[in-house]
Amino acid sequence: MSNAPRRADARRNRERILQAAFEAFAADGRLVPLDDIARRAGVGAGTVYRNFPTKEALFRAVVTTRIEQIVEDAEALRDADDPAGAFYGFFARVVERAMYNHALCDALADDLSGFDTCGVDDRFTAGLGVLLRRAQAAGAVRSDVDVQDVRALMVGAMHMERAHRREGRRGRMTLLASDALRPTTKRNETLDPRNGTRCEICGNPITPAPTGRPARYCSASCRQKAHRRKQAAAKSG
Amino acid sequence: MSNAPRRADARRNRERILQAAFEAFAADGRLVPLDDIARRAGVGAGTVYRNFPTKEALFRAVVTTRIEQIVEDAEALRDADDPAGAFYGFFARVVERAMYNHALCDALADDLSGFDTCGVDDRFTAGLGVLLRRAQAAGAVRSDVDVQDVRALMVGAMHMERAHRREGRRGRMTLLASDALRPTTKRNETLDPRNGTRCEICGNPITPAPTGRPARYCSASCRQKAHRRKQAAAKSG
Amino acid sequence: MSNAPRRADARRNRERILQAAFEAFAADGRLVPLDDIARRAGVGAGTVYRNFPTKEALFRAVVTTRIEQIVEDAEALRDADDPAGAFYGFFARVVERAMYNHALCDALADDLSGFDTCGVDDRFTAGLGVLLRRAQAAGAVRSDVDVQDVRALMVGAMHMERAHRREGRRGRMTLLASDALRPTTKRNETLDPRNGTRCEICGNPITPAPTGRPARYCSASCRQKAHRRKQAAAKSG
Amino acid sequence: MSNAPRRADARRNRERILQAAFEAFAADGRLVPLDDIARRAGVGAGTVYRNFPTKEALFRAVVTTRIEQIVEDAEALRDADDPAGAFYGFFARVVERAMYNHALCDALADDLSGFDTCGVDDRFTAGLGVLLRRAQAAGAVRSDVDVQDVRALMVGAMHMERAHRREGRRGRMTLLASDALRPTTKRNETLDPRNGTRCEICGNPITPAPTGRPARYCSASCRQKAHRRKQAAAKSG
DNA sequence: AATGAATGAGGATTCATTCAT
DNA sequence: GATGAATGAATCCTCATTCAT
Repeated sequence: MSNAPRRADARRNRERILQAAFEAFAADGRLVPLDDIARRAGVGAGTVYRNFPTKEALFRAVVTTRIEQIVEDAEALRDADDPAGAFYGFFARVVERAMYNHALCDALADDLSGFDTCGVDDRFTAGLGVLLRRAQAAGAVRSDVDVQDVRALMVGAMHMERAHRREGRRGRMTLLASDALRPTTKRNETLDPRNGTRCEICGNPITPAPTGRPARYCSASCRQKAHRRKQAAAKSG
Repeated sequence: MSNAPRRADARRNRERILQAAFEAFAADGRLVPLDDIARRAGVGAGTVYRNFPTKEALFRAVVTTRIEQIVEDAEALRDADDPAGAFYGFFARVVERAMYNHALCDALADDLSGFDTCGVDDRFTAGLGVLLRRAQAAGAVRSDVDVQDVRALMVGAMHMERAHRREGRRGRMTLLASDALRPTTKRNETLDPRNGTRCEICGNPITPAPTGRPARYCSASCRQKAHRRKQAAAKSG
Repeated sequence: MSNAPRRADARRNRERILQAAFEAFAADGRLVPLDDIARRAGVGAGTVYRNFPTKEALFRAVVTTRIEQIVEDAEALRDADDPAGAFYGFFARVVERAMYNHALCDALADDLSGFDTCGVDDRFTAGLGVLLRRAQAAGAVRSDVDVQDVRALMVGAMHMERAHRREGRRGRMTLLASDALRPTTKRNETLDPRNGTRCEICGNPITPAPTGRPARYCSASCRQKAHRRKQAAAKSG
Repeated sequence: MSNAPRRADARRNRERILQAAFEAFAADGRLVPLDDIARRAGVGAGTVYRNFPTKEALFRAVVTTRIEQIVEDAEALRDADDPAGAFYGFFARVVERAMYNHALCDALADDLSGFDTCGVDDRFTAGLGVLLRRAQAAGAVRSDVDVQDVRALMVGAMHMERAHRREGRRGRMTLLASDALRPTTKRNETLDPRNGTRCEICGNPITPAPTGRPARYCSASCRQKAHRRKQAAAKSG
């Protein structure tokens, strides 16, 4: 990126600011005082302003970075074998990432156009669109929704999760929201955990085997995805 | 209410403050400066404080009033002939009222307990619960969701509507969210307006007649409800 | 007084305001909001302003009233048989009345001249002066102090009492302050309660009798004074 | 102190704030608006808050600093040759410093415990206690008073001085208050300046010599102390 | 290039005083 | 005359942004 400073220590500072800002914005939204961010990053307030002209610009940079990761996720799934799993898994992961992250949530709800770090928004829409259309072609998603609908549904799901903190029900609202997208015949009646289990990744139902340890994921690929996802989460806080 | 002042001008002021606060909070959420509210109401800041001990108290009063109207709506539908229409219509109306109203939206998402204007939250939950259970008994709502799910879904729908401002699509996300609640066999595939139409009130599909002016509502009772709703909206701003 | 309104209810209001103000000022000093006083008096704020042009004026009126009572006390002692008892008893009573009364304390410390309720300050000084000179003539007070010294010493004693709240030591600092006024040979070495007792009223030492119930006051007249004082205290709160 | 900023200008500002606060609090007590202090210090309000988290904290810092100086004074006298002079001189100096200083006066009257700048209060009590006990052992202070009495008497003396502003009588009430502490036989009858003079430092009587310039201090050591005291006063404002 | 100090507008709240009812 | 509602200046404190070191 052109914004990256030449000197090594300056580059390091930029990273630390972004990281600190990410954490702070995630926890408290745009309201965190900039000084707090600077302190968490271990730099002076002035240094933040050297790197980002405005608090708002910092916010956008943070969010852009985050969405870029999401976009990469989407693009990696572009040719996945299982269009349904790819789509619903992506849906769930986006919600999971953003649901306790005020900043990201706002960003996905707002229009990101006007951001200087150009194109993330478009790339996000495009990536999601590919997954959506493939899933629709595979008959896994109803045909009367478009990519804007799905995006809005994601935003809604984030807020639902937040509005619904009940112990042990994390992800329940995401599943419910997904159901709005499934074609009639594919709908699960298994929201109630007593009625069966669903794959945490793609939301497909898991047929319980009569013997052996109960399956947690619907397939090997989903198990693998869950693993990678945990590692990523550990790293990015 | 016992809070109402005796003098006529004071009562008028109290109303103006509530009205101004309603508008301001609706537009910008809790963040609006109290001075702005006072100015919009055409009174001094002190007058606001005479009526409400705290900005937060004012916020709660505004929101409580609003929710009380909603609760009355719910309670009026308690014995409606058409449980499905009653439930989905109520769902849509709550979302409609709150979707551009940051204050109300926050209030429904948060827990309202702790509010001094006692019981609104509980009454809301209770009223919604009645509608939900009747609709479930009538087979119009899937049986694996409870009242907290529905409440969270409402909150989600409000945000979806906000995240999805496209001209002519108002209410689309509400319908989509509702679909998450319908049992498999009842699901509509008509979200796309080209594929058919649904009643704005209860969300039921409208079978287009080959002749005559296209129907907008599914029944006379829904037409009547829509009419009353418009009038109420006009009055309360 | 010329300030007294003609109508009976108005006069009653004036009294209630003065009483409420007395209590409020005594407890919290000049800082109490005027609205609080009005509420305690059971009248509107406007009524207070009808009677007293300013909060400050009300304060002065309250204090003046109070000091008038003290002045009457002094004037009643003008010809007392026991000049020493009269002086030291008066000293102790003034301190006792004012020590937890912020308002009165301030008033005695400040110069009251400039007050519209004319003459209290002068009358206080005059009354105290009489008692002082008679006690000096009787050899009970050192001759190198004047009335201003005594007044200042009273103010000091009030603050000492406040600064010295130890259980069971009420009045100790007043006695100590009095000692500064006694001529050398009359000084008590009995401040420590274990070393003997002193009359609560006039501060004279009480010679313990070998038999009978221990004496509390030095004379019948002091016992009587203490009695009257308790009754007065009960009435005025 | 660890609170001192590294940068020179910041340190200067901190000093100016403390100085301005000292003056303002001294003159008007805790009530001075913080903005006034800021203005007097020539800084913005924010700068004050950078240095002291609260107005109250600033007040405490000011007062603590002042009391620390006093404590040092007391500790320096711990082994003085002349216990009587040490005690009475210290007494007079504390009163002198605090008498027109509302802040310090309040602080000495209140309990300072709870202050974060730990121990000043205890150190003050301890230092005063040493001086008191030595003076008592030397027969210069009556034996029935304890350190709390003396502290309260100091507070009283400050208020007396304030209540007694007569030209040329500065310190008179302090001497009078001291007299309450002297054992009977040591009491001076020389409060009236016409009857003789007393050392400003230790309060001992000065026997006027028939010839030569009238003595102002009772001894060379007191003259020296007075000199040092003036210089210190000049420095600290 | 970094630091962290300074700024000062702005926001919530209080309260003496005035004034419509 | 009484009431209590309205006013708005004043006060404490916060925080985005600028700037001296």
